[in-house]
Amino acid sequence: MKKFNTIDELLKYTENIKGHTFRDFDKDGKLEENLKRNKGALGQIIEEGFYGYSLNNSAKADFDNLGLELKVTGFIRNKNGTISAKERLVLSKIDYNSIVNEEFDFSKLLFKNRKLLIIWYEYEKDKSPADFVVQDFQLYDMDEQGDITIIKNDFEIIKQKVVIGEAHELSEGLTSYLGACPKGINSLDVTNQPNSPEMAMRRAYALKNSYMTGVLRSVKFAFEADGAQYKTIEEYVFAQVSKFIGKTQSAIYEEIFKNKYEERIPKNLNKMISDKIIGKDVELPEKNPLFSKTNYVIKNIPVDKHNYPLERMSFRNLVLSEFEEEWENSRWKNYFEEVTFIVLLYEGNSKIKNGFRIFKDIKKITFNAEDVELFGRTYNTVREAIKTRDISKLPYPKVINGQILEIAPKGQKNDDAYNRFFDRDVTKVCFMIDKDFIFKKLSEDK
DNA sequence: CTCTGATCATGT
DNA sequence: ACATGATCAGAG
Repeated sequence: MKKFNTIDELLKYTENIKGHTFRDFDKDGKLEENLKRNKGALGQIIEEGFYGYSLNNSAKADFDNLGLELKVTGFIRNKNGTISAKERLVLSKIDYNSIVNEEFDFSKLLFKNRKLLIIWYEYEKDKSPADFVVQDFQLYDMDEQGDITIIKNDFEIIKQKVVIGEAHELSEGLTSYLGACPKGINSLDVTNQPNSPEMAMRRAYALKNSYMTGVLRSVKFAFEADGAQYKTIEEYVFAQVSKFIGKTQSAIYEEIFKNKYEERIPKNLNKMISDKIIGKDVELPEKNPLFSKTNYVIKNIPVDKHNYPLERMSFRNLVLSEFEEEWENSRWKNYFEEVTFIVLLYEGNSKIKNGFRIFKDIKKITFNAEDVELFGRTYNTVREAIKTRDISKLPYPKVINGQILEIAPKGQKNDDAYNRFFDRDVTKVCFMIDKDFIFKKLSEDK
C-alpha cells in the first residue's frame, strides 16, 4: 500500500484520478457483482484499485496519519447546466447507547469525519456505474466557514433526542447540515435505545444533500465552462448563489457581512442577503444586461420540504389614487404582466424559524393571462371599495371565488390599517398572493 | 396545525 | 419619517 506522509503528497497523487472511470481501477471485478447489494463498491474500488490499501471498517480514518477519511460520491448535472450532489453523504452510524455519553468535541463522528477527501464522480442515469467518470476531488474540512458550529448544534439536537428517550422520533428534518438518516435494511430494522423501551430505526450521521450541493459548488471544477457568459438570468443568478445552497440564513449572512445577529433576527434578513449576493432590484440591470430585458424582481420565500410556502408573497403598499385607473390601464396589471420573480427558497418548519432556514433552491415565476385576469378581479374589488368608500367591500382573504390575490395590513404599530384605509393616499394595506397559488406556480418551474 | 391581521429592522 | 419585504403571533 502506498503511504502518504503529507496531505500535499496525497493530493498530488490524487490528481491522477481525474478523468478515469471506475472500470480503470476495478482490478478484481467488483463491478460484476450486483452493485445494489454493495452500495459501497465504488468507494472500495478507489481504495483498493487507486490507493492500494485493503478494506477498513475501523473507526480510524482512512488516511489515518493525515486525519483524513476518504469519501467517494456522485453528482448530477441539472437541466439548467448546474451541478448538484446526487445524495446525502453518509458518515458513521449512530450508536444510541454511546451518544448519550458523548461530547461532540471528542465524538467518534468528529474524530473520523472532520476532514474528508471527497472524490466526485458524475452519475449518469443511462450509464453503467463502471463507466462513471471521476471528475474531480476536494479536501473538505468541517471547521471551514464556521460550518462546524452548526454541525455541532445538529449533533446536540440528535443527542438530546436520544437522551430524552425519543430516538424513535429522530428525523432528518430536525437539523440543518448534519442529519440522522435511516441506515437499516428497512424501517423494520430497529435497535434498542438507552432511555426508552421503544425500539428505534437504525440511523447514521449524514451531511444533507443540499449541504453537499453547497460543498460541491464551493470548488471550481476544472471541467466546467469558465469565463462564464451567462445566457439566461437563471444561469447568472445560480452562479452568484449556488455556493450558498444548503447553508442556513445566519451562516450565509455571517459569511457575506462578516458579522452576526445574536438576539433578534431581522425580518428582512433574506432580502439583505439577496440584495448583497445578487443585487438590489433597481441595480440588477447594471449588474447584467440580461436583467434589462424584463422586469426582474428577487423574492425570498420560506417553504416546507415539499416546497409549500410557509407565508404569502407580499407587495408594496396600496396607493388609493392608483385605483382611479381602470384595470386594463393600471400599473398593477402592467406590473403583473411584465414581472418575472426570481424566487429564492428557504426550507424551514415550525421548529426551524427565520434565521435558521436553509437556502434550498431558486425558481422563476411569471404570470399568464389567466393569472392576470384573476388579479384583476381583486383589483376591481379594491376599486369598488374605494369608489363607495366602504371598507367592508375590500378583497380580504377568501372573499372572491377563486381568489389568488388578497389584501393584508402592512405598517407599523397601531396603524389600524383597515379602519383608517381612507385616511392617507399611501395606505397601510398591501396585496398578498395566496400560498396555494404560489405553490402551484413554483411547481410549474423546471 | 392554519389563517390572517399585525408588526419589525432596514434603507432612503 | 415611513415604505419595503418579510415574518410574527394570537385567534380559531
